[in-house]
Amino acid sequence: MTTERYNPAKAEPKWQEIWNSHNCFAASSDKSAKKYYVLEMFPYPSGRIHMGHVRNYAMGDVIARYKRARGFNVLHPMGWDAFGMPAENAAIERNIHPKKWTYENIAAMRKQLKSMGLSIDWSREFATCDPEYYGQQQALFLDFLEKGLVERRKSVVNWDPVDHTVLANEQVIDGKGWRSGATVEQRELSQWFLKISDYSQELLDALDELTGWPEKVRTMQKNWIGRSEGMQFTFKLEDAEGNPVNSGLTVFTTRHDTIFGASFCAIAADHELTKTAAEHSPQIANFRKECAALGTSEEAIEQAEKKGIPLGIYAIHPFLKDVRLPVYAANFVLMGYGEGAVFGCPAHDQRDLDFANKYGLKVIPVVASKDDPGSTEITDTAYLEKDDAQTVMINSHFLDGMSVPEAKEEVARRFENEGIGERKINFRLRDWGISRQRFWGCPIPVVHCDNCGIVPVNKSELPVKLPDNVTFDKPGNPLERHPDWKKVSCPECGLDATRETDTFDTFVDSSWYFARFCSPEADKPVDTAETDYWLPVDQYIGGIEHAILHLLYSRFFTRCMKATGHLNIKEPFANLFTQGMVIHETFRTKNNEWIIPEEAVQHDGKWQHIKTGEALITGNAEKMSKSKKNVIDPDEIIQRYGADTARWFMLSDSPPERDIEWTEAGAEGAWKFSQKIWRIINDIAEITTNSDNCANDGDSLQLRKICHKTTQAVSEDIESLRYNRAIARIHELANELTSFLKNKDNANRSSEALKEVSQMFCQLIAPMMPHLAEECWQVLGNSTILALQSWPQVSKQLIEEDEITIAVQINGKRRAEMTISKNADKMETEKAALQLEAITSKLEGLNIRKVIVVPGRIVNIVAS
RNA sequence: GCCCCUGUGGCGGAAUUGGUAGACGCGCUGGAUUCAAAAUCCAGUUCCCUUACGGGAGUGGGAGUUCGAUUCUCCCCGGGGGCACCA
Repeated sequence: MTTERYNPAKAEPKWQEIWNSHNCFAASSDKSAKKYYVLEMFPYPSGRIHMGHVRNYAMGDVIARYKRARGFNVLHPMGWDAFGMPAENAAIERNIHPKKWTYENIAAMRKQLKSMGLSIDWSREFATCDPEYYGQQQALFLDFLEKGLVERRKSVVNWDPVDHTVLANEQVIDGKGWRSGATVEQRELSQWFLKISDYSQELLDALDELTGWPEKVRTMQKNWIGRSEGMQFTFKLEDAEGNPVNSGLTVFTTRHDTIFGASFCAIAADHELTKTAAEHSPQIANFRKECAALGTSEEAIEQAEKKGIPLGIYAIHPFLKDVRLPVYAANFVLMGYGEGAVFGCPAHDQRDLDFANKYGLKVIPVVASKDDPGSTEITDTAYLEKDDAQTVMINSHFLDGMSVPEAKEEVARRFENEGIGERKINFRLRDWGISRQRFWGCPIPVVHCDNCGIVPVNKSELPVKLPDNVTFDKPGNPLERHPDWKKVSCPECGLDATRETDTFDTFVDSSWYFARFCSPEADKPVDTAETDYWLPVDQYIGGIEHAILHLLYSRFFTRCMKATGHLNIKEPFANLFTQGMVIHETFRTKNNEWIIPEEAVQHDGKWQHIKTGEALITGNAEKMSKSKKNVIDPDEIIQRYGADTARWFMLSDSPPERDIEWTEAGAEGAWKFSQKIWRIINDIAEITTNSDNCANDGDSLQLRKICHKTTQAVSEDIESLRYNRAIARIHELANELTSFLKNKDNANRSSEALKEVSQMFCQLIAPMMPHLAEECWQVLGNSTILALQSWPQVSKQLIEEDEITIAVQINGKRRAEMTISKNADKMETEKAALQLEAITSKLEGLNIRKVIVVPGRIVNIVAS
């Protein structure tokens, strides 16, 4: 064979150009066709794509190309999550306008993505920093505002002192800013909030119907929403002398069954009662300061001792008028959850027990084990069992003898009858603070007027555009100190007023972009005629790191858009797939300096530095990151091997939801396989023996059968995104083709069969290696574009075998196998099995006690 | 602490409803081709015993259900993730 090697550097740009000029991947406006919307999470334009992008977009592209071939009208768009702080950091560091930086990055990354040969409808591309996009986002906000979905309120916010901005709770990780890593401070500011907590129950309930989502993500969202069912009730209060204190103390609990085990109450340092008490007591005021200084960092909380200070007031037990519970301010009670107040039941709550032991408070066991109700002594470990089958109430007056659930019900009933409490459901989910004191974001379209207060900008004035002439020489928000940008006249009274200088959290931008892709040029946020057709997204693909924030916000936003008449759906993503990361080996020196893997060499089984010879420590394979110096640049890989090889490798071996390790050998293997395909197809193309041999006979028939079976399997695997399996199947078919071709004397070889199989083979690889597939398609004599062909038809006749091979076991161990008619019944199968020589010889001297026959599956002979 | 996922050769990983464990790929070993190499092709490759034929063990460990368990149940161990002074 003199076939030249396949050269992706030549072929890939050529086919990309052909696809482009034939407009192959534009979604059709014909709404009569069945639609399929596949979307990968859009990238942040950092400047260069990384391997994670390659994996993400390759995965989406496979399903897009497959569905297109299956006759679906496919929407597969691309855009840019383009607002955010790196652009501002670049502005500060390099004195370049964030807009310029961002659009330059977009241009660079667009080029890189295009070199991957993705089947994207580029005509729908937009960036969230395009005024045409964020102007519509401002319109949405005004609608939400009108509908009461937005609220402005003063609140203590997480303040990032390095980035000079407010952070959402979700953006605070271990008490530190998710971006800057700086310890977060608490500040009180007026902020805009989206009232996501109004939707807590709804967002929780609807998770059950999201059957196309990974269980894991649904669980994570469930935990995040954090529903807990309990009771809210109010204690009467009195001071040390027994004088009633006017305000009662309202607490929330999920363990009202343990009310007779209560021995104290604890309230937050920020609770009104604590504040009042602090006015008269320097010690309490001090305690409050101490708690504030502690910060919110998890580390601090974890290490902080359970501390409290008595407030000199007492709560009257709701059922025992002579029992007084001392009220403490305590550092472990959070103002942000429930009522910021709890009653302490030390016997059945570890934290309460620690507190009680420290301050010498009573420990009254009220729940005992049913099996052993006598042993109720509690010293250091609280008794937490609450299962109704295991527990019995003790020391609890009218509750004695009940199980925990019974006691809960009884207490709830009495509280309600006496009007001192009610059943209450609490959620952990907080409202979503969306104000950011940043420049490079979507301006919040309101005006502050001394006369009229807060006034929405008129829709006709949208978009409120970001100014171009800004400076970044000082920290803080350039909009704030811009000479005239914020000066406007009030839309209501016309007098001088100022614009809001805060911008939206960038998670707002990404909460509806999927809807905008349906009608990217509409002069309203979305064209409902389009979204009714395209939404929900049929397949959404992205990283698990967005399991909570982005995905929960998008679900909420979709509901808001429904409430304001923009959409008619509640759930944006019918099917979600969370792909694993691309990881790579790491090396570092004894001094913990990271070394790039290319500089590590193995010597006598030990790793050392290629130049210095210094011994190196091999770390785990980890997510590619600059700091760990284990980044592989997709550009380099595409230049060296081509996009098809990069795509193929990203889809091979590892299941898509799992992490995949980048290895040189793996890339090399994918490259070799692409060359192998090229050789096979060229070999086939060169065969000119116009044999009249029948394609329905002998080896040719066999080959066709295998090919059709493979097509069936690959189709199923692609549908369920099990790409690694699809690829294994394609390897098998390639091996079959190789051995078929090798047998030159094959008398039965039919050119008709070869043509059919080789064409189908091209079609099978096309979703993963689209360029090579086109090139092969052409070599086989086709003048059409493969990307526009429909998926090969599987012949039922060819995939159904008359005979099958099944195993024969003796006592559960495989001893033989036999080929038998597919339709053989129990009797026939048993008879055939017992006649096998391998079986009869093994059965000598044994008594057959039973023969299990599962027709079409297995025979198991039980003998002794 | 609570919740979830996961554990299969040297490695990545396959295995409808319980039905031939290790597909496919990488690596390794041997061979062919070559002056040599690259590339390619062929054969072998779970472990142990055996020249072979063959036999035994085997899916983190232990028990159970079953004719039959990687798959189902219980306990334990390892790895990963989520939530977390949440009342």
